[in-house]
Amino acid sequence: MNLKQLSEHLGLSQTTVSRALNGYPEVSDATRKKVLTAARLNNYSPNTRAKGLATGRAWAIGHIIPISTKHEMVNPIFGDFIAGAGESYAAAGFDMTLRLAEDDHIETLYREMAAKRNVDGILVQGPAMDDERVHILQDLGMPFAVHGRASSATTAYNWLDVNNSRAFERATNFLLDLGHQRIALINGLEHMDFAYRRRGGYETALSARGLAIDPQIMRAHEMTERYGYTSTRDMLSQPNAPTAFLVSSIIVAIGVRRAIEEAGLKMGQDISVITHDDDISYFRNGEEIPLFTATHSSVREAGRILAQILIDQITNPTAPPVHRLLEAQLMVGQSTGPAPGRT
Amino acid sequence: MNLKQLSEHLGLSQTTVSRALNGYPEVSDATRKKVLTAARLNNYSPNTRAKGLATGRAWAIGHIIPISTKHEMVNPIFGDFIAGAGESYAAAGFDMTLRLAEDDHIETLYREMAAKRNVDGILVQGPAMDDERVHILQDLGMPFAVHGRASSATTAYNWLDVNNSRAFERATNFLLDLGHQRIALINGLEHMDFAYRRRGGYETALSARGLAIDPQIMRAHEMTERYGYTSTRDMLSQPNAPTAFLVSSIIVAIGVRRAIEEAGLKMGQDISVITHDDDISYFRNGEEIPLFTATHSSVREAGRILAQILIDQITNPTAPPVHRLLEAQLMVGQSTGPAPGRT
DNA sequence: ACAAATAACCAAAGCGCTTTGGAGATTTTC
DNA sequence: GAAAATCTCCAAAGCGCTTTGGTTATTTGT
Repeated sequence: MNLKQLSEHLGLSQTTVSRALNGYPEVSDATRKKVLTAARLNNYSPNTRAKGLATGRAWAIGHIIPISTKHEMVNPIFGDFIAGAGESYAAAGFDMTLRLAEDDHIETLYREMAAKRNVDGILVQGPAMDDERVHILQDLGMPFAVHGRASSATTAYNWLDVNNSRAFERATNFLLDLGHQRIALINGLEHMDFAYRRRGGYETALSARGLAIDPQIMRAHEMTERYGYTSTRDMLSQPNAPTAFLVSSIIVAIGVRRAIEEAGLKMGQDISVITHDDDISYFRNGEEIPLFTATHSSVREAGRILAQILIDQITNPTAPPVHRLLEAQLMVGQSTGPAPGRT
Repeated sequence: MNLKQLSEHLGLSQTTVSRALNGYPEVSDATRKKVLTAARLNNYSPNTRAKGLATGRAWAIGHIIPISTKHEMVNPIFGDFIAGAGESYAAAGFDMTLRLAEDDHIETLYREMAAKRNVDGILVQGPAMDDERVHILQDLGMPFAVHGRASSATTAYNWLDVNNSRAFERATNFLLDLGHQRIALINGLEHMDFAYRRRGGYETALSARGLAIDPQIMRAHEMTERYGYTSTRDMLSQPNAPTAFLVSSIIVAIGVRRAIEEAGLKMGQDISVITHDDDISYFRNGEEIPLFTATHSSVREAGRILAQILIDQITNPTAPPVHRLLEAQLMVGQSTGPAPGRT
């Protein structure tokens, strides 16, 4: 059933039917009611492509997932972030259009999407320090919003981020207060903006207490369980082994925990661990007494908010860019305790 | 730049330019070359909506993510599956359109998507035993493919599944051969088709050796780490505690392992564990010696293949439905060993 | 050398919607 | 009671593409 058929069926013009459905005032209440019920009965929904052609709006937001040939890794937070964003999209009637793209084709793809006009805006995830995507999108005049920040960008744009440096500074201080002096950092890849900022927070806290920054107990890598395991195992076997670990993801923290126990030590007693916790739905940390002491921030909530920011920008293109900095909660769990030999 | 502008720029008709770009033969090689370079130079890509309107094809595949209000859980395999499917879509020039939908709105949404014609087909994930989605889609005449099977469906449709019953039967036999007599099952929700089949395999293997099926050591629940932990902890404290665990997901297995170690036992010695392993990219089990003995099957590969099946179906609608049953590999890792007291 | 076939191009219709620019009919204003 | 304003509706253009049904040259067949 299309508009033409529906309007013939009703004995009205397409104009009137269209206006009735879209809530324009030039239609009597009686007619509108008739049109609406007829539409429902006949299961009519306007053809998206025709509507898009006519209005110049795609009613879709693009998410481009970078897929490097080197490490074909899917971000564990991807699903939850998408779920959050999807909630906002669904509420506003937008679809989410996903594309995979190899790292070096992203610019081409952005330009292509802009030319094809099949999305009204783009949501950028996982920005690197010197991320070029921000520049490209600004250049193309395509509305966009970033989950995280790209430090290299000079002009304003929409973003939402967790206060990563503050979170890791607080976590480090928490460990220092417990008497830990050798605190290891198991970070994400440090060309990523969030990881860079986290290291910053860690270093700030150490420096503030006059402690040296020791590259021997600092790692940066893609955040897998195995990475947590191997790097912790290695560091624990060093002569001057750390008594605490600051970890960038709960996935990695699971590996850290495995190495600790395999070494015959007890997490929360012999070794303390604080991890960042994105509140991944299949790995909740926070029920009852959390397993890990963590800097907690819901990535799903982030998706929800950021998607709304982007929708607002699309709806109202002249509004100034919006920034949103979320503070992570420091939640105490079972994985931290006083440094050994200090009761 | 649109077709009209491009054709004016070239001094050709829109017809000729369109045909040149789409590879029709009614165009001389010289003209075609001219058109193609001009298109590249001017960064021309046809407007998706206009093209779709004219061809009746959306060049997009729909994925509907059910989001129940009860348990707002995002499937951990979601990301990797999407990544696999996305590879096939990208290669064939299709976009992926995601929508979230609450359980009881799925039918409405399917009908709406069919009416709006903004997807050419739908990929169904996580079918339940009596999944209604298959019926609805068959009813709507919308091409679709299912990851898994819906046992209730009577007529043929496209699906790809892992041989779950065979996998769990083999895994159970493997444990039995090691001398284990008390084997616990930590399954997914058993109204889900895959979980039902896995239990079938487990029970078949036990029955074949004349062993009783004991509900005391069988659990079914949403597959979180916490679920693995609590159910294992409970079962280990039972009088006649199991010596082996058969687990439905590596996420759950991590929780199982936590409970085992917390009880002061050693996985692979005191207690054996076999888990199903979907080869999730951030939690690889298989490097060097796998942590867990596992029934292994790549969900990313599954996404890749199934997406291709759906594309084929869309391209060639009269072809008969395709079924594909993948066998899981039984990979031996560190988590299994002979039953205690049996060297 | 002439009809038939082929090559290379084009004008215009059509996909299903929104929106502009009216046109009657009814109500309000003075 | 005539002019103005307000309602309620409609015909037709336009969004950017594909495709049908030509037309005009150029080759081919005999």
